[in-house]
Amino acid sequence: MYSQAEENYLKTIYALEREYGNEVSTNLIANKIKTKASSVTDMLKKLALKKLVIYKKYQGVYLTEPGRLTALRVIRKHRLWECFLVQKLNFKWDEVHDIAEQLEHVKSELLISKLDAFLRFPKLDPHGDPIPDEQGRIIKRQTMSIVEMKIGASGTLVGVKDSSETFLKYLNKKNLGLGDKVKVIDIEPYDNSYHIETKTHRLVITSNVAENLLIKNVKR
Amino acid sequence: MYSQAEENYLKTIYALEREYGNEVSTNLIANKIKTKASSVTDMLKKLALKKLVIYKKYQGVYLTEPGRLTALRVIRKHRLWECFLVQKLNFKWDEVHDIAEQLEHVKSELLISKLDAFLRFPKLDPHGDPIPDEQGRIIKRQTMSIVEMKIGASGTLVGVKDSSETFLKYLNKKNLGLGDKVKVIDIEPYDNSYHIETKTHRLVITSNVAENLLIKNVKR
DNA sequence: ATCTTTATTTAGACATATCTAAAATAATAT
DNA sequence: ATATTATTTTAGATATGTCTAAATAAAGAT
Ligand SMILES: [Mn+2]
Ligand SMILES: [Mn+2]
Ligand SMILES: [Mn+2]
Ligand SMILES: [Mn+2]
Repeated sequence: MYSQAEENYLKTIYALEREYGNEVSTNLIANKIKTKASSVTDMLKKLALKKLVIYKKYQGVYLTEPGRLTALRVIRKHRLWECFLVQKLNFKWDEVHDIAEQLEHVKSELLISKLDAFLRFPKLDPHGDPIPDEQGRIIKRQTMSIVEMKIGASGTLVGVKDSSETFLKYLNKKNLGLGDKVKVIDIEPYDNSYHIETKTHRLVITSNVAENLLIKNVKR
Repeated sequence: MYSQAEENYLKTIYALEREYGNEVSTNLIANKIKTKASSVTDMLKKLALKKLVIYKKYQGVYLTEPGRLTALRVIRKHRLWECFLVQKLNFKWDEVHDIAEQLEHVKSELLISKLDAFLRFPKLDPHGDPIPDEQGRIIKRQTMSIVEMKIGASGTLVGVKDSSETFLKYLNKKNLGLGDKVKVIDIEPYDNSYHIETKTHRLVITSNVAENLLIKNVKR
């Protein structure tokens, strides 16, 4: 159906639409997928021709309904494969992204539905991201970044905004993982660092790190 | 490392070297992978430049040691994925080839070694083909095509030369599968058809079909 | 309102992999 | 040995996806 390159662009546009507002700019895409703006322009024209995006010169792009659905289908495959790698092959959560990046492009409806069943229809991937269903429906989770929390507030770490290997390895080193209870002990005004506490230990994180940690059921 | 196209050519050359003698001709490759002879020539030049094959104009090609090893590594991945699809995802043996054709190109040493362990280090794929190890070592099985058998001889069906969906579906329909005990009852001289018998039934197969069935432990 | 900087697009090139049609070579037949 | 046929290679074209450098448009500053 669509090429790997096309699928990667659609996925990227989808993610950037969620992260920022509506229209996504050429440079934003170029940075995200480490390519040149001119290459992006070329691809956007092609995707627009195939009615997967709405693209107006100098105005950025956004996905059409078919484009959005295609993106979600690729994301579904990516996240199911990540589950497989962690749950069945005993990969760590920081090792799976690049492999899933390849596996997500394998074409077979049957394969993905059988994989889904084999994994017992998981709802979340190893990074806490929701897995879209066959129809591209995706649940929206009620979470809050640590930077939005007040001193004294606590909740459960259920997701990360950044799934890069470096960030996940940092969390491993700091002994932070999904499911951990987290409480904000103090916020240092000077550098905006957060002093947090888990069941087992205390630590200090930068606001940059705090921004990337998603908490559920925040109390107080 | 190598592109999908390059890997597919190497795999094809490897298979044709086994099937026919030494040097493999341009047209033979072209037919096998359903492309044009001119495309094959182009690719052979490229592979020769990368020292994966020895190619002399009008003389056909054969694999170098690095070429053979690369081919075997792709074959290893193909067959391990086929095992996964059948054993874990409950695919039928006639449904897995095309999907494995894609999965075999996923790049990750770790993935394939973990998959191997997950499957408990299988030695044969669902079509009875041996799986090379990490070093490209592959066992050679003692088998015989039914066309080589005499009337009254019997043995166990352990492999097929043709793993195409159509052939495998034909075998399903005729209730023939790996592990079946098979005996040659009669050979019709007029059309060279074989009358064979299994534990459960008798049937007549053409010599073309007989050629593609591999038998082990042939007695009498 | 004009100048300057930044963002985006276009033009032209390159790499990969494929094709058709024509030319060259090898194999076969007379 | 020469003619015919089959195989293989070359030449030139196309499609995809990328890049650099130059041109254009938009945004920001004075
Ligand atoms: Mn991922
Ligand atoms: Mn990808
Ligand atoms: Mn393949
Ligand atoms: Mn097989």
